[in-house]
Amino acid sequence: MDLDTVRTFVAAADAGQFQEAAAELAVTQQAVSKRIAALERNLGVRLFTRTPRGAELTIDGQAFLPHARELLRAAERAVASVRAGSRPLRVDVIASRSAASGLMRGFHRAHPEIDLDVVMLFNVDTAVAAIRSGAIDASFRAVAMPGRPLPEDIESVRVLDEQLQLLTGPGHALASARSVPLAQLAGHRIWMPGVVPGTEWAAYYDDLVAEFGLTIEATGPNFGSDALLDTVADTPALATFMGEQTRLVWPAGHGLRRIPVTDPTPVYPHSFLWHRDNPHPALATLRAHLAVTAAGTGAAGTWVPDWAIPR
Amino acid sequence: MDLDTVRTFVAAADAGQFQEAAAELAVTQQAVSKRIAALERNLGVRLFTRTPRGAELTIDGQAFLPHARELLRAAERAVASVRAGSRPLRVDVIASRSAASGLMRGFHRAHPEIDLDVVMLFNVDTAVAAIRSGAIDASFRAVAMPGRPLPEDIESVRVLDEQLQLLTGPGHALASARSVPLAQLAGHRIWMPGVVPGTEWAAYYDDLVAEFGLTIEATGPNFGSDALLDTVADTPALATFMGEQTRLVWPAGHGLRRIPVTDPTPVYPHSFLWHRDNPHPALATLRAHLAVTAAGTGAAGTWVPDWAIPR
DNA sequence: GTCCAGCCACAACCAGCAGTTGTATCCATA
DNA sequence: TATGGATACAACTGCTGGTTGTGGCTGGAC
Repeated sequence: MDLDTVRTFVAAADAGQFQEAAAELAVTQQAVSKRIAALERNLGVRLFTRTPRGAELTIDGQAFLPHARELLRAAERAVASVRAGSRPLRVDVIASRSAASGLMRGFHRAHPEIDLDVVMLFNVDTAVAAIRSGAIDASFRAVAMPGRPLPEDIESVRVLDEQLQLLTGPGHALASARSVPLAQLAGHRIWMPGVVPGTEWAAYYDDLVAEFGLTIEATGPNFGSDALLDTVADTPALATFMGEQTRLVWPAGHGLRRIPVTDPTPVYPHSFLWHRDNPHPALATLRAHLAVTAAGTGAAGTWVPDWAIPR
Repeated sequence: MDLDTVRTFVAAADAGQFQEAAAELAVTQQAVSKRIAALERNLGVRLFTRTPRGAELTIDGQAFLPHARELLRAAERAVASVRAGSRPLRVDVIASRSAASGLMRGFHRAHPEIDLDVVMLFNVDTAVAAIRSGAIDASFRAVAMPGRPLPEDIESVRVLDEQLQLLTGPGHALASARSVPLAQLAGHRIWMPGVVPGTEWAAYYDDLVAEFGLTIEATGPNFGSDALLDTVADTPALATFMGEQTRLVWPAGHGLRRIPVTDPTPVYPHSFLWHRDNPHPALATLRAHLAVTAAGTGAAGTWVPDWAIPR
C-alpha cells in the first residue's frame, strides 16, 4: 500500500468527487480514478459509489476513512521524529525498563501533548557526545565515568537514587531474609550477564565489587531478562542485583524474592543531562517536571561511587 | 512514502543486517539497500550506520523505529476495517454528535480492546438494509418509519429517550424561562435547517408539528451546526430543537440557552438494532453493555410518535 | 423531448523507478 | 595473508503509474 494512494482516497472523500481531488493533488482525474481503483482492488471492497455528479463513500469507505486519516497522521509523526528543526524531544535512557523510563512515562502522563522520542545509547560518553552534537536533547545517566568529568557545556542534576535490591529464587539461602547487609553478600554468587564493559554502569558495579569484596559474574551470553529470571528462580546458589523500580514481566509461580540491601544500601544515581544552550521548549518543561517529581537523593546510609557524584 | 519501504526498515532494524531482512522479505540484499537509501534520502537523515558485520541504527533511526512500527500497525488496522471476516464492529449512528455517539464512546471506554468503526447512513431503511446485508453490524435509530414495521430478522431494543430542548439566543422571548410547555411553542418560529426529507427523524418532527400545531421551518441550506448556532444566537425571533445530550462546540459569549420542554416533554427514542443471526462476538458485548448503562425509557409525561414505539 | 454540462472509466502510450544480476570494497577473523 | 560475510555501486529490464485522448452516463435547462 502506498501512502500517496491513501492521501488520494482521503482527498476524494473530502471533495466528494475525483476531479476536485485531482486538482488538489496536482494530477489528472484519470490518475485519481486509477489510484482509487487500485486501492479498491487491493482491499477487495468498493470504497466509492460513482455517480454522474461525483463519488460518494460506500459503507466500507466510511469505515475506512478514519483509519486512512490516522495512517496519514502516523506518517506525519514519523517524518517529524527525524525532522531537523522542531522535532519531538529526544531523550536517552539506559534501558526500556529502567527507572528513567518510569520518569518519562510520568512526564508523558502529565504532558501528553508533548511529543517524545526515547532512544538508548551505549554509555554516558556516547550520550554526552550526542547531546553536544544536538542528536539528542537529554539523557538519564550516572553523570560521569571514573576520571572523566563532564564537559563545561553539559549541565546535570541528580534526579533519582534507585536502591539496588537482591533478586533470588525461592531456594536461595537468603530467600527468607527481610533484608541483608551489603557485607554479608561477600560469599554469594551474584550473576549479572547483562553488564556491558565500557559502560558507566559496568564501572558502577566494578566499584561496588572492589569496595565491598563481592563476587559478580558477568560471564555468559545475555539472553534477556526473561532467561535471567528463569535461571535465578531455578538456581538456589544464584542471585542478581536489580533496581527497585525495574519493572519486570514477572512469570507466575517463579517465587522470586526482592530483598533490600542495607549497611549501606547501594543506590544507582540517575542524573539528568542536557546541553546548556539547548533551546527546545519541551526541555524546560521536562526539567520543571523533574524538579517537582524527583525523589530525594543522597540519603544517609546509601552508597554511590565517588565519581558518580555530580559537581 | 511507501509502506513497503517502512516495512523494510523495520525488518532491517530487527535483523540488524540487510541480508537477513532481504531473505525475510523475499527480495535481494541490493533491493533492501536501495530501499533504505531511498528512505534516508527522503527523510534527509541517515538511519543506519553500515558496518562490515551488518547495519545498526543511528540515533535518528532509533527515534524513527517506534513511529515506523506504529505506522505499520495503523496500516494493519486500516486494512482490517474493511476485511470481510472478523472485522471491527461496525455501528451506524444518526450523527457524530448524537446521543448514540455518546453511548459508543462510553462503550469504548469500558472496552478499549474492542475495535469499533462508526458510520452514518441516510435513514433507518438504509440502516436496516445494511444490517441485513451484513455491511454493518448494528444501528442506533428510531426503530421504524410510519407504516413500515421492522423485518422479522431485525431485533431492536429501545435504549435511550433523549429529551428535546429548546435552544434560543439571549434576546428570545423565552430566553429566561426555566421551562416551557410544548403547546406554548405554537406561535414561535422554530428553525431546523438540517432536517433531511426521507429520514425517520424528519418523520418524527413532522408528527411533532402535526400533533401540537408547531411551526418548524426546514428551509434554507444547512451550513452546519456552527452557522445554525450563530444565527439562533443573533436572531431573537428564532429558536431550534436540540437533543439534551447533543454536545456542541459552544462559542463563548453567545449566550445560548437550553430550555426544557414540558407537558409533555418530547423525547427522541433511540433504539439499538441488530440482526438476529449476527455472530460477531463484540455485538453481544455491546448489547450487554447497553443493557447495563441504558437509561430508563418510556417515562411518564413524555411524547414519542406512535410508530416509533418498538413491538 | 433534446441538448449540454459535468463527471467518471477505458485505452493507448510513455517515462521512470524498482527489482535483479554481477561486481567491487571493506573489515574481522583464522 | 586469505577468506567469509557484509554493504554499495553499475547496468539492465519489466512493470507500475502517470498523461493524453475518448466514450458513456445522468441530471437539469431549454
